[in-house]
Amino acid sequence: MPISSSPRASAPPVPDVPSGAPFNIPPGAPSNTPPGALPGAPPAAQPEGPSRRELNKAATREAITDAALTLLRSNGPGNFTVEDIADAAGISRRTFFNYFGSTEAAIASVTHGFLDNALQQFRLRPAGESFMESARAALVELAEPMAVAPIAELYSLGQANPQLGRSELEAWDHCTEQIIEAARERFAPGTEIDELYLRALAGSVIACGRAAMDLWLARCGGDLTAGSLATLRQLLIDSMSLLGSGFASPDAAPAPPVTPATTSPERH
Amino acid sequence: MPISSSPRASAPPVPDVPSGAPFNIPPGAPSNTPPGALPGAPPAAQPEGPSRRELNKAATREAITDAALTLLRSNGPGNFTVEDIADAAGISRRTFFNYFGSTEAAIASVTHGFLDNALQQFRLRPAGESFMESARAALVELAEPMAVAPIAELYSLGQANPQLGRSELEAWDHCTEQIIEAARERFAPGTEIDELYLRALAGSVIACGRAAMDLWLARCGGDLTAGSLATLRQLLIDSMSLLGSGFASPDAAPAPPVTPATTSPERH
DNA sequence: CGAAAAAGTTGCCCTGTGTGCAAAAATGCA
DNA sequence: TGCATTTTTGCACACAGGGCAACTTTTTCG
Repeated sequence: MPISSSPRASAPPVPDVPSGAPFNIPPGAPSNTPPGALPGAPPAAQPEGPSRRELNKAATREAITDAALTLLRSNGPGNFTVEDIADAAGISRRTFFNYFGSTEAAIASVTHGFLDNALQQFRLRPAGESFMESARAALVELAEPMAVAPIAELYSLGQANPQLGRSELEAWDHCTEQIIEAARERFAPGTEIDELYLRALAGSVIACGRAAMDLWLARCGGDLTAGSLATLRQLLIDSMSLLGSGFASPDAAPAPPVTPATTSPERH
Repeated sequence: MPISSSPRASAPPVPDVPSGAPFNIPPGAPSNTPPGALPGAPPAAQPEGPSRRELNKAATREAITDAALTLLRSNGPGNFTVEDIADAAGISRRTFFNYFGSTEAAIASVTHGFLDNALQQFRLRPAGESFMESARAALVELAEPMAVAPIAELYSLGQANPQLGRSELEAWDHCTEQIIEAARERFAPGTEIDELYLRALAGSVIACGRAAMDLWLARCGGDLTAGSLATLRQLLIDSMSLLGSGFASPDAAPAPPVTPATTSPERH
């Protein structure tokens, strides 16, 4: 029950908003008057933002993910039910399933948002840039506090919980598919590009990104201080360097402290 | 109810073996006499193979996976229940869950077996060989008819079924972890190896293997003729070449028809 | 404005999953 | 052969997920 312009018959006068209920639009506005327009006057039709329906859906969706995340933090993975989430979000259990097919799906939507953001960074890179450089830049963009914070948390939780871990694997895989799509559009607007090259490279880039995040979490445990994030950024850069150089040296050479050349010295 | 040396009280004299029931050990042998020993004589204790318990468990396990695979083929993914599998395997629903946590887990055990086999190939490579070459050899080993047959089928089914696809993602990820472990033992018996190098490379190798299989299935649709398998083998080799050369050329250069040099010409 | 239509929510009910528990059966061992 | 150990099984229970119809909210249209 996200937002009612006229309160539900059975609803108490003061609704008992449990925690993250989607009351981000102030109630009390008359029926179908868009916010900001005067009652009685014809709709201004200028601030044609998203409709009330869309706002409600977005708010409910967010209330669900917020509630799920809160419960995940407080109870730990696997120790709460869909009904708990629905109660905390102020909706019915049935409505939850109208939005997400499972608890994991609700939580994974956060990860999806994160990775979609990375993808957006990739798409925004200049057209002439090489795939590797674009990918590197997009990945480094992720090492920003507000972007990486929820992911670091989910990622470490996913290590412990199989269900959650599966959802995250799926999210990474989905991201790989998206990158393949983006790269296809970028580099071969009309021509036929080598599919193997595309898929192998995209998969490897994601694998390197995962490796960097794995290592970062193992070392810094999801710490979000500036130093820790610098480490993550460096790990991402280093892993891309390794990939770009064909994993040249199997020796245990520690990465140089400064950004190494992104193209291998003896080629290109 | 895998094997009864003395038939169950309620069991009919001629058991109604549904389909894949684990009657691979002939019944009728007296209680605890190992197969081959004469009744009444003390156990020979020479052919101390796996005990009856272990044989039964293995047989039941196989009966379950066989039944699950059969149902998967006949009904399609998601169109049968755990109870169906249990009935077909001749066990109770509850016993199924003693072996596998879900339908997908039962089916994924096949994929796990396949990937574990690949891993075994990797471990058996000579110690001096480079990671990349060992991985290439191990992957190519997979392009054998009897090895790849069940996987090709599951892989294409996994494309259509989300549940199944997730399980397979998990299997590949598990394989990645195993490769990391194997490589750590191989290349750094005592020393400290660069974790990033290890994880990024292992992940990339698996990603390239997946890319090759994706492409093969898209092109050949799981065809298992010699020509099709040669294509798969070539794709695996090519993807490893791309990885080994740092994905040097973004051009859509079709792979040469003959096996290219597995190490890039200007290095090593 | 007000009624009809469209979209969204909810309760009810049903099938199926996954697990704890204790009895019963199978197996191992002396 | 009798007892200890392991495995199977039935039963019960909590939860997942989804179809369906009634109901509420939002939009559309006369």
